[in-house]
Amino acid sequence: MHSPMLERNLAQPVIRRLSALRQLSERGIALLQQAIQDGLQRARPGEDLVSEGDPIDSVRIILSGWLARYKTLEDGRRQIVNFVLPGDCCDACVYLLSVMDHSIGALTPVTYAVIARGAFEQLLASDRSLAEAMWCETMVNSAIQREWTVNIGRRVALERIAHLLCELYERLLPVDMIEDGSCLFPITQMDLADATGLSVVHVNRTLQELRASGLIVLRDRTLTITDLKVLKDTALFSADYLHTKRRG
Amino acid sequence: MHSPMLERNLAQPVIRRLSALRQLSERGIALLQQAIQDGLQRARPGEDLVSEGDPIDSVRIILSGWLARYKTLEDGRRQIVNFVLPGDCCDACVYLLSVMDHSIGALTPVTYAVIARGAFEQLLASDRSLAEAMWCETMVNSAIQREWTVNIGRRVALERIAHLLCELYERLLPVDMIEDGSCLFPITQMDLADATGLSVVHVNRTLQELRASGLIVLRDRTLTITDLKVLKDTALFSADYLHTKRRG
DNA sequence: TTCCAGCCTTAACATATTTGAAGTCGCGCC
DNA sequence: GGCGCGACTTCAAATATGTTAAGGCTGGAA
Repeated sequence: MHSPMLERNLAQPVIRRLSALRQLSERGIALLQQAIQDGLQRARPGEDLVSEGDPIDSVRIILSGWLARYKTLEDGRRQIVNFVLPGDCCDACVYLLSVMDHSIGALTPVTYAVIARGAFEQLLASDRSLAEAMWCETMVNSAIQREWTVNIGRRVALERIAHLLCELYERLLPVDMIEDGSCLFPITQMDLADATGLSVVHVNRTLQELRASGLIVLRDRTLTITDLKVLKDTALFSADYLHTKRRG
Repeated sequence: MHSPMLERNLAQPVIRRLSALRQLSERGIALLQQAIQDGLQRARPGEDLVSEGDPIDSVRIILSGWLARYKTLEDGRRQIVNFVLPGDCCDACVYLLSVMDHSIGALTPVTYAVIARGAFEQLLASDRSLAEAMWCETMVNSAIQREWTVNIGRRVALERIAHLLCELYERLLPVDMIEDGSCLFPITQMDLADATGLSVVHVNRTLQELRASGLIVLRDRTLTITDLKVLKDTALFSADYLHTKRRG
């Protein structure tokens, strides 16, 4: 028999994440924990959890680690279309479609839970608060995707990277992964480039600029946002699109 | 009493659109037609159907005309994040969120139907095929949004515009708005610029290039794709992300 | 008819960003 | 203990795209 305490800890990020969108019932939380416990898995950095073209028959819930949703063009150009963070669900609803149109790859070691389509449908059917929270998360992901389009389409490099950092900061907050304005930041500059539609060289230049302005410290896989207010201003960042019910 | 024939015609694009995703039941179609008939409205070019910041309390279904979803930065820069075509639903599911994070504006005269939240929920609850088709459409919109991120992030101007044209072509096909490879194309070059993240001047340059290559004819608000195969090749276009069940 | 506004087009010029190449640093592996 | 690899950094040169400005066309309003 597993330690219930351990399992609760594992599910913690998901519960926090979903709770930021909808109040979850005790029963829903219990069911979710059970489902997670039943489907635990691990992945190594570089490994794809799902690949473009795969049939969709299950849902994944991320418990720890960072991942990227991405698409690749025939000639190798890659675009990361979103990051997936602890507590996020991969495609809770995409199972309405039959085939994945993008891949999801681990950027770090990852622990996650797989829930088969049937079990997942049952889960949602048995607790309304859970279902709503999941749908809601899916809608927020769409909103994030829209904002990325704006970010890449209309912001210049400096604003663009600043904006991405602000977003990640705001998304890590509710899952308790920010400490004193600092967080683990396991993303390489190449990932950053693929996420912002820039070249690695230019990402590097731009990060230097952000450092020089004293807005961030980024070193040893750790990001510290020194002046969040100014960073948000230079990014033209507004958190509204994250639709997060803020306590306050 | 309205002519039932007229109403059927009005709802035609929606039915076609949704049918491309899920087989609709007769009953579902009838309910949908009734709902549309009850909420008919019009908008003029330039008018916003919904604006960023608006509370969300109803759903809109587009019957005719073109619209754009867009966001505006404080300093006026605008990014169109998607086009909305006849048969599309505006945010069938966004009502899970409380506030709009973007605006939807008419590019041409538009006819559409408004369905209040309550009536819409009832509609979905009363016919499963309808509900699934709507959810499905929402998921496809997410997929489109991802592809736009890739498009703007990783394709160069020529590919980018070619890709957008291919997408619009493929989306107009199921709603029967393509005739001999031609369609009405009411989008200004400025709209095109805001949709692709380019400047108007560069869009113009690039369109000239596409014309010179003999791939398209664009004149008098009419677009003709002369060589779809080559256009798709230059765009690195694959229709998979549209998740359209093709007859064939 | 004239005027005006919106849209398209072109040119010359400015610049943000990319490309290619090379050097450094740290780290795991043989 | 050296070697190789991945990530970061920097430079200089090339180029895609943006900016500013101006002219022409069309269609509607007066």
